[in-house]
This record gives sequence, structure tokens and C-alpha cells, in this order.
Amino acid sequence: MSTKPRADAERNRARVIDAARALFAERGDDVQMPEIARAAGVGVGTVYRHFPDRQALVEAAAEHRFAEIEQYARAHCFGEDSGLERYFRHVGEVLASDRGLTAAIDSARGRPGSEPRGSARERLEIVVAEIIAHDQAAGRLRSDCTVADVYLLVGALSSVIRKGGDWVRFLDLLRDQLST
Amino acid sequence: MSTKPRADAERNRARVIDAARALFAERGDDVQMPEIARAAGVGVGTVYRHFPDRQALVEAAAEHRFAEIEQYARAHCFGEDSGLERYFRHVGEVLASDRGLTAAIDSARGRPGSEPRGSARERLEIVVAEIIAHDQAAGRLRSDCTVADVYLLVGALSSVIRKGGDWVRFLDLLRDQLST
DNA sequence: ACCTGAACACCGTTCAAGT
DNA sequence: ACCTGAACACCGTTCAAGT
Repeated sequence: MSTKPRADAERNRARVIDAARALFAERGDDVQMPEIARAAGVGVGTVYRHFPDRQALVEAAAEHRFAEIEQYARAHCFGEDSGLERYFRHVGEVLASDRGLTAAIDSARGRPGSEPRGSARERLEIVVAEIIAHDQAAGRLRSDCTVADVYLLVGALSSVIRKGGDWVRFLDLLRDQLST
Repeated sequence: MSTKPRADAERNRARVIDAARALFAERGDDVQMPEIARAAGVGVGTVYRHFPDRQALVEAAAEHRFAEIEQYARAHCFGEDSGLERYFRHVGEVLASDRGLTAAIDSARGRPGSEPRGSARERLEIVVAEIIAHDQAAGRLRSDCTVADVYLLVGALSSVIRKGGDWVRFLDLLRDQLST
């Protein structure tokens, strides 16, 4: 369908994403578009050529975290103890270290299942479903727990972290609840 | 200290609060200051004379809900079953019906204990402490549960509701966790 | 004292002109 | 095709002028 983009366009896109990742990670939502453009060494118009609006850039800058979390999940959430518990703890750590990810999650448009085919988010959703099934098969997770439940709780976790709340305590209050 | 304000000033203040309550309750955070001024029949400058900034108005417009919730709590959260469970359910219903209250809670500046003496929020905090003590005395609440925990969970509940999530399910996932 | 609303500041987004 | 950045739109907040 679409023809290959020009080399300078691709390079500019990468620069914008890199600048956005660094700035959003550190200061979250209170970074302005002109500042990102300046840090990337391009004009604002170029940012808008590659991303339709601010929200799209926030999501694009967070995308790699979903892939990273998926890697972690595949490696560490299918053992002898609760995979979901490990999952929530790891997501909490990542969210706490990247305020841009909390911004992406807090304003997520889609419900579970609405991701485009093959996106990092969709692959992550699949692993979460597998963790749930694995924990349930081991009899350590309530049988009615769904992917939507995990999304709901990750959203809550994200907003706790964003507000500077004690998210470890939040997970403690939640923990054994998910056990049978 | 301060002398009595002029009658028209007091009337204008009341009009602003009334307009803000109605508009925030229905549409939450996406209501602009000029619109509130117009609905109140005053100039924007008058709004700013009575409230230092938008956030202060959001909080002032939500204040009465804290008193209402306190009334409910005193009447219904000291019975035979879990007072905290009734409390969370009621707060959820109020939050779901008043998006202005979610806006006030989601951007709350203070931690528990930081309220001014005698404010509605402080009185509410006291009742929450009493509910906790009552539930703990009846042996139906974990002994390490604090007022800060309840704040943490109400904040999480508020953000779930604000994002249009299934808050009843959220409370279900949380429910028995708080039991001993 | 208090009120009004035009004006200012700020930031997301667009678009005419340039390469 | 893509880039630039001045200009526009929008909204929170201020302040000079009025009562």
C-alpha cells in the first residue's frame, strides 16, 4: 500500500520519539509539545506530521514499555507462586520509574480487546490471559478473574502511582484477595 | 478579625457555588471558568475574587458531598456487618453521580490529616477512623488498616469511576480482602 | 468593597511558505 | 514529500476602569 518514507522523515520520527520518551518518563504529562520539538531538533509541525495529536505521541512513547513488560511476564510469571502477583509488582515498578507510562494508561482510549492486531499491547493482553489461566489451573486464582479485571486493577494502580500514593501498600491490600 | 462581607458579595459567592456544583456534577472537569461565570450571572473576575483558582472552586463545589457522606456514614456504617464495605459502596454511588467530586478527589492536594480544623473533610476523616475502629473491635477488619488506607482506596475508586470503569467489580475484587 | 470584561499568558494545533 | 515556525484557537487568570 504505502510507499517507503524518506530517510530524513524516518530519522526525524525516531528523534521525536526518543525526545518524548526521555521527557515524558521524567516529568510525565506536564511537558509541552514545543519543548519536545526543540529537544528533538525539529519544528512543531514535524511532530504533528508524525503523530496526529499529543495523546498519540504519549501512547507511542510508552509503546516500548508494553513489549518490555511482556518479556518480563513470559520470563517470570509462570512459576510456582502467583504469576499475577509478580505481574502487578513489576508493572508497579515500571510505572513508578516512567511517569509517561502512567500518562498513557490513565488516558487509554480502548477497553481490553480493542487493540490493533499484532500491537505490543495486544501481545501483552495475550500473555496476561495466559498468566490468569496458569494461576487458575494451579488453583491459586479465583475462577472468575478476567483480563478486564487485570486492566481495571492496573488502571487503579497507575492512578495511585501518579498521585504519589503508596502503591506497594495498595498491592498489599489487594494481594490475597485474588487468591482462592 | 475579618469584617462582615457585603450582602451582594455573599449572594454572588453563593450563585457561583451553585452554578459550579450543577455544571461540575454533570460534566466534571471539562467546564470552563467563563461558562461558570455566565451560568452564575457574574463576571469572571467575580469568580476569582471568591476563589483563588479553578482548583479551589472545584473543591468548594464538592465540599457539601463530604458532609453528606459523613451523615450517611454515621447512620449506616456502625451496624452488624462491615461498615467499611457499606462506606465504599456509598462513596462509589455518590462519585458515580457527581463527576465534580471525582475531580476534587483526583486532584486532592492534601494527605489525610492535612485538613483544616472543623472542615467537612476533617469531620469525615474522624468518622472513617471510627468505622475502622468499630469494624476492628468486631473482629471483621484486619488490625493494620488505617485511615490512609481508606483514602488510598477511595482515590483508586474515584479514578476507576472517572475512567468509566466497572467500579462495582472493583469493589468486589477488593471486598473480602479487608476482612480478617 | 466589590464588580465587569477586555486583555494577557500559555499551550495545543494548523498552515502558508520554503526546501 | 517533508520541514519550519509564525499564527490561530482556546482557556485560565489578571487588572484597569467603573459602581
